Amino acid sequence: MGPASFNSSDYVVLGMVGLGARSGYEIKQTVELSIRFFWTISPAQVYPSLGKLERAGLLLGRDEPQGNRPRRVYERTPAGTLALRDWLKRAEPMPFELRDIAMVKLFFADALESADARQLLAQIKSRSAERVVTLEAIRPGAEEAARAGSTHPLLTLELGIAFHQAMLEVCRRFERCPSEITART
Amino acid sequence: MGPASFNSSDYVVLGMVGLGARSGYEIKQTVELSIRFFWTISPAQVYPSLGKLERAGLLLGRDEPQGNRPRRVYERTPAGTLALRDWLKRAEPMPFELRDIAMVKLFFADALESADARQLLAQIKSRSAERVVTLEAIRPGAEEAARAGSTHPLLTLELGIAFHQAMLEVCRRFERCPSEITART
DNA sequence: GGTAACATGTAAGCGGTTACATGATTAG
DNA sequence: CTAATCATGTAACCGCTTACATGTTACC
Repeated sequence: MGPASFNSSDYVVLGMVGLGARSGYEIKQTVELSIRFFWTISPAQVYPSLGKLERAGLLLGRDEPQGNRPRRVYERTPAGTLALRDWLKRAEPMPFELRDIAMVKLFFADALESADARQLLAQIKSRSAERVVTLEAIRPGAEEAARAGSTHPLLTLELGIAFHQAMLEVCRRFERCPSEITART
Repeated sequence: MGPASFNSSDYVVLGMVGLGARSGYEIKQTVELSIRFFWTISPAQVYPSLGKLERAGLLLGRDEPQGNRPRRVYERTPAGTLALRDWLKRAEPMPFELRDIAMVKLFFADALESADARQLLAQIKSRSAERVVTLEAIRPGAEEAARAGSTHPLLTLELGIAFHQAMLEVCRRFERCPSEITART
């Protein structure tokens, strides 16, 4: 076996442990509450990742059961912190790659009757509207963290809000007048 | 063997054949020029898809070599058109799911020295800037198609441009003043 | 006594990418 | 002559999701 190599999800786990998520369960939860907007991870990935990171010496785990309920908590080692920083600085291609069936369907929507096409657009609009609401709900926490010195979670949150709001505006404009859309700034 | 079932990429292929992309090669190219912003597909997917769709009677293929260069072209059958419309109308969950390593890194960037964090932000900014440029380059064609009655490709293009521009603005704001970001409308 | 949340994990399978393999044609 | 583009395909592999399996604890 060569030196262990890690993928992005492994680094996400490593990063989340540093932010206070101690068990696999907490890591999954924290991801849902913070970066879900641009990254997800399932339990089936988290636990193998934790094992891998521990074997590599980037995490230190110990059993800390709650009563009879088994539980293993982790902390990041100095080597783990270095490895995370190293990854964050590492130059690697980071293309923006979205895979969105809804947009694909919208692209082909000229093949539909206009009522169906309008319905599709309405779905995409409400999806973004809902997303804005959930993201706004997270904001107070992120703002507090920002005041305490961690500004980047708020920044990524703002990015998410801004871009769903931008999509909302385009949808509204098109709903009002499908042809006017060409007359853009 | 039960009835063939198709995934999203299969329907993308089916849709592109209807828009005039006749061979596997052309389909791949057309995807790059139109929906690449929210969907990609590789040759290793296109060719098996074409076979599957043909066996199911949704596409009709015939060999049309150019000289000695082998080439197989396809057209959509009426059944194929129905199947596409059916898929477009089908109610299915279409969550907005982005996977973006760059945003993940930005989220964790408080662990970096500020020079490195700023560099990361600059990368994300220029990535969106470049994307806006490439999308704007496609716009004239999409506008012409819109005038000819196909408005939805232009709509999805506008969505892409709008949301990268929104990201750009947030990045610029944060670059100017990282703390001011909380004082948003 | 039941439901929700806590907690950890495995197995199978899907969808997709990368790398490879092959060869023809066109433009410089 | 050589590089770019046209054109089609396969094999191996990776990352991730889904479904499953198991059991505990807290709350109503």
